[in-house]
Amino acid sequence: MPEGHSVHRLARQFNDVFGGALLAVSSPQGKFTAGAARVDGQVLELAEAHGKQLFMFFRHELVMRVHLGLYGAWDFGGDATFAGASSIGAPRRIGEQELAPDDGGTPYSGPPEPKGAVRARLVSAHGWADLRGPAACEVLTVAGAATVRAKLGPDPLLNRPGDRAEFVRRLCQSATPIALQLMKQEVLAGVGNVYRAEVLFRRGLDPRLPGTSLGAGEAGELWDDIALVMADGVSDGRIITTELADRPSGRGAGAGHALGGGDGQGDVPASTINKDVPVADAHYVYKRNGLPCRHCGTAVAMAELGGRKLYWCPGCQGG
DNA sequence: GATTAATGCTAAA
DNA sequence: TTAGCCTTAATCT
Repeated sequence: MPEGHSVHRLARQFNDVFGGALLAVSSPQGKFTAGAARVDGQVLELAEAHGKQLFMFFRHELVMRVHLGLYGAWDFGGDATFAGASSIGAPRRIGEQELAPDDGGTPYSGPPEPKGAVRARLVSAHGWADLRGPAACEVLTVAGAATVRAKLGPDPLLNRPGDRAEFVRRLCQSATPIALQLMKQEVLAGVGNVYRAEVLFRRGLDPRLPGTSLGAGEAGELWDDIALVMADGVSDGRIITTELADRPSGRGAGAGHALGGGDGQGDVPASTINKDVPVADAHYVYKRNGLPCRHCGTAVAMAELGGRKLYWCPGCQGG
């Protein structure tokens, strides 16, 4: 159950290990056989994330689009060029720890027998990637991929000019509660249930506030904070939203100063995972219902909204 | 050993 | 609005 930061890491990983490589594509499970045939034997030019969707552009102008959904996952394996390639997707652990690479020291000798329902398998000369349980996996034309992306809202990890203003415009335009809007991928692409809850807490915003009640300044600062914690998520490989001062353990760097002090796009290897911050210290409200708020001590509340669980502090975020 | 919930969306009804 | 995806970890009997 990745949020946008995981998919951006995935894109980096695909570029690292498969960029420019000729891929054999198949569907051991059989549900993607026709699509696999359209990209089989072609060269992967570029992998790019937009929100929670992954687009793989092949040299012959076809695009493989994957959405992991609730429990989709990719597994990787291969030779030394795959060292550090890990598993990204469905929860291996609370707190979205990605599975550490299991470099058992055995030399690479081709992909293993597919285990379970492998929807798609990509194989290069140096390694392989298996996809299971995706909500979406299809092959599109470049124009078709553009159509899909046009329906997505701005992604704070893409650093595109004008996106901040566009988010503010879309959020403030609707009277729908901001907690619901942050989950709408046409308003904001990449945020899921964890970032939604955490970011509303960090900004001290009542989840039930209608978008129309937010000032442009407030909405813009909300965007900035989302961009900050998600960039941290890219470099950390997990969602850590607490400030150093709010962690009982006192461990780890402060938010905004993630591993390597980078911007989440740079020199940190795609597979690096921040293990400094204990799971129990990583969030303010997500799955902390009944526990005391780290700021005011009020019991964190939980309620179902739009079919998903919402967590917030009634003390810090209003009623 | 069985059941449930999970960072989410798609497609059918 | 509901089923489905089809996995994993945590929580039950």
